[in-house]
Amino acid sequence: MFNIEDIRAQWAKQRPDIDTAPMATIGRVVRLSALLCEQMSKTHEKHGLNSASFDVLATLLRSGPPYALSPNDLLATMMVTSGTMTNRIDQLEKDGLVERVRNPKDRRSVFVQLTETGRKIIDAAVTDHVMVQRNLVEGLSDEDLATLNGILDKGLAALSQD
Amino acid sequence: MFNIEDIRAQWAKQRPDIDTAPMATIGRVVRLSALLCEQMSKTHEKHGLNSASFDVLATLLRSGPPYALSPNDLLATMMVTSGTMTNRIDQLEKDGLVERVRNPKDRRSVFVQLTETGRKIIDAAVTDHVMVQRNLVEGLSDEDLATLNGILDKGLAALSQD
DNA sequence: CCATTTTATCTTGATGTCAAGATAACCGCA
DNA sequence: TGCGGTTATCTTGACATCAAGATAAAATGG
Repeated sequence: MFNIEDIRAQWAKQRPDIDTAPMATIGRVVRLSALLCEQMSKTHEKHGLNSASFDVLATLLRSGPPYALSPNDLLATMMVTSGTMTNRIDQLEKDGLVERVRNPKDRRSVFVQLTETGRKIIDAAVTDHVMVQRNLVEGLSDEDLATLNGILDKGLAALSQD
Repeated sequence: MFNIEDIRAQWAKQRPDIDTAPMATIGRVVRLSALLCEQMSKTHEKHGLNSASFDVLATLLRSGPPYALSPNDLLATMMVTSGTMTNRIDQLEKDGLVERVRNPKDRRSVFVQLTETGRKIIDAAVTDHVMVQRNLVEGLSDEDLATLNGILDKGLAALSQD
């Protein structure tokens, strides 16, 4: 519908002083990310999940048996606030996909554990999800992917320091 | 804190059947996008804006004099719903940065036009914004940026068809 | 010229998120 | 033992967004 080079052309006309080369690349990264998320989200919804709940369940699954992590562990890997995590867990618990299990060693904390239903659902959803991801990058060769990983890592390195 | 290769290693252990190569690249794109947006957002806030209002004002600015577009034009370029756009314009109007001007040719529609205050603010914010963008990509060479643009365009082409 | 369809914008109610703060339990050290 | 600081989780209120539908004006086409 509208592309980034058109936007650069507009800026060149209205604000010829500015350097739009960084914008050209950043714009592509942000746009591509949004489109990828939109597509992946459709898959999650097919399994009765949204992206947020998929993320929580997938994190539990890949942690391996007994599929239990604390809310604190979960929010640290997901870069969301504690209030957001409480809400996500509440929803998943209401749907019977996880349960809160008390931690006998520390009564402040709980474990969020996949139920059997939750494990089955996320197992299937992940299988579907990775197939969709394969399709989403099918326009790119293995070499493209490797090149992309390398350059993106350079960009990530500059931003992830802390 | 945690990186994408660690996540792949977890999956390799728990679900050795799945192909995580696409995930490795998609994960990097999405993560980098989030970090870039976070940084850019800080700049917007310095000018009393959020990312949403910056987007609207910048779109008006780059459209050139008379800095006026319809809500419909704006929401089309921004991929948000009409309700969201109504809300964004309401906020900006309340802050005196834009005003709604009736379209004499079509009484269903209005123009959203930058006020003089709004024009000054977005002009300064854009100047700042592009400098920040330059800093955000400073870890990448011009060649990296060009390579990245090329590969991202391939990915975008596959997803933007409609 | 009227009825129907389309277009442009706004309204409403639900949801997911955050920031800030509340609550409760744990820890270290006197 | 007990007190101050820290940690883990939850609560609250505000906000941006969306989907669905309401409203009003314009375009279409018999």
